[in-house]
Amino acid sequence: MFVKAITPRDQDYSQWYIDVVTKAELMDYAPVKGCMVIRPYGYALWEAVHDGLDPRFKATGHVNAYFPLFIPESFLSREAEHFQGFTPQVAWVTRGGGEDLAERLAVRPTSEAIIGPMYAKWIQSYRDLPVLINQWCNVVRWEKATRPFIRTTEFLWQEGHTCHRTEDEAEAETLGILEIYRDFVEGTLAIPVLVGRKSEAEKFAGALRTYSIEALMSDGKGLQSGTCHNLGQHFAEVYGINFLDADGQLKPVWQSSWGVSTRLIGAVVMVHGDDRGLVLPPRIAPIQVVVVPIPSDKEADLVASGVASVREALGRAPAGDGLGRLRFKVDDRPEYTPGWKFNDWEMRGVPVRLEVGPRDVKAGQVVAVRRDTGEKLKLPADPVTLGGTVTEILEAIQGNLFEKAKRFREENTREAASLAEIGEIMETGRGFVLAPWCGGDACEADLKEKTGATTRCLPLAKGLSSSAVTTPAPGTKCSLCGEDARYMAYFARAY
RNA sequence: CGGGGCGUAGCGCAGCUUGGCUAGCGCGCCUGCUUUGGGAGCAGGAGGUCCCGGGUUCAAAUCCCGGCGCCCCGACCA
Repeated sequence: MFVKAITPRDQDYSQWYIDVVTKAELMDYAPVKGCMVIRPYGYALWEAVHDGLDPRFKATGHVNAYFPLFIPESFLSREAEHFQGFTPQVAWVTRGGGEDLAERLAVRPTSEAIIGPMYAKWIQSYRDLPVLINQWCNVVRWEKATRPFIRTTEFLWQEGHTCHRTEDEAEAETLGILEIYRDFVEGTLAIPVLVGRKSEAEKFAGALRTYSIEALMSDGKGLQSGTCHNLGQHFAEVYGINFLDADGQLKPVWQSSWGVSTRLIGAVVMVHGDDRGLVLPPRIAPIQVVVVPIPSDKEADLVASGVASVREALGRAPAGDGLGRLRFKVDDRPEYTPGWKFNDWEMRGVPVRLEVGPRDVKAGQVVAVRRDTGEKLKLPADPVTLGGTVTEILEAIQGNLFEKAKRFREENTREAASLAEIGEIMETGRGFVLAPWCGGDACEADLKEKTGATTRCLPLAKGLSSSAVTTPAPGTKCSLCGEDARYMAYFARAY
């Protein structure tokens, strides 16, 4: 056995996940229940998410700002549905400066209620629209059951909050951001996602419509990986975000809000990881290539010159993701043996390992090992071509990880015509189930009760170019209750 | 909020049933030497409020009572 410390997935998936995120040093448990320390290697992944999304937001006209952590209770309670939806999870501050506060303050579970009143101050005219603001911050939701990255009491995210003149514009913004999420998650994190609309029961508290990207983890459970809400005018009405339109009428703005969180890191772990540990897609890997010298007392100079040459070649190579130079590390720590380093870097998910030993230097080669396939390649140690060759391998790994995940999702997406059939699937292989649905709350709740599956999304008929959802052929019956079906829906057990 | 598990060295654990010897083991850590192509070896060494508070007892890691904390699984939520 190699990485003994990691529990195999088929033995205990949860334990495997915990082992990976702790042993690979992505996180550590903090003294407060449900809170975690995001360690440097894990934080680097979050930085990669930031560095991937932030330029995309800015390229589409968004700007960053920062709103306060504390929200007065009276602000949060103004939108009733929103307040009710979040109250059970809110942490309250009741004392400050040694005195009881006149009004208790919510530690933000999301920021609609503090941003709305500010927008009301700032927006007067249709000429002030659209407002396209995003913030990168932390939020707190007092969860009963937590799980590193997937659901923690405090987590990091970005939340965009926009205001628009028309409903169409707000809808276009919502779908436009969902496309940015899809593009980033699929292209950079190599995680295939379903795009769709949430059911009424699953939508954001206070929203008109919620859209999401949904990913499938390797244990067959779904994970909501990003959400975009068309808030309609509800919040504008309660917070008084009105503008004077060109026609002289005072109107509430149309709003959207959207976010992705550190949960994405959990998704990367559970989509790509294997029994040896983490497997990182090259485009987000903090270290894309690790160079492991094979020391030799007798031929130390030979190895040193080989490593120096590789270091030089990699230093000039591009990262392959348009984000600058190749990110590589030479692990020349003398206290560990090569074998130990091989296992350690595999556990940490580094996409490519290069081995440089006396035999290689003599043969004018470098041994490259792919993390995704375990394949060993002998590359010419030509300083002119080596960097480019490595970059090509990284891109091949990126593509392979996405294809592999997509194949897994396709193999684990089934159609079903009855509740019993869905139940059967949930008890065996799990995965996504696509089935016709009437759209009724009652049979959605019944499904959850009997099978543990929830509505993940109603797939969009024309992708992200339109908000129309897929409808079944006329006459199709709901797979759950037998009434006329109005939608096609993806169901799954979810995190 | 229900069910389960756990708290003893940095990490993982044994010891507890049936109270008693200087509280042990593995990994890690420090020093030295030899090593290094898939988790190296030898020698020496450092490291402990046994989760907290009470109780029983000549004597408590161990028994009793109370508390705290964390993890996992469910139900609820990103």
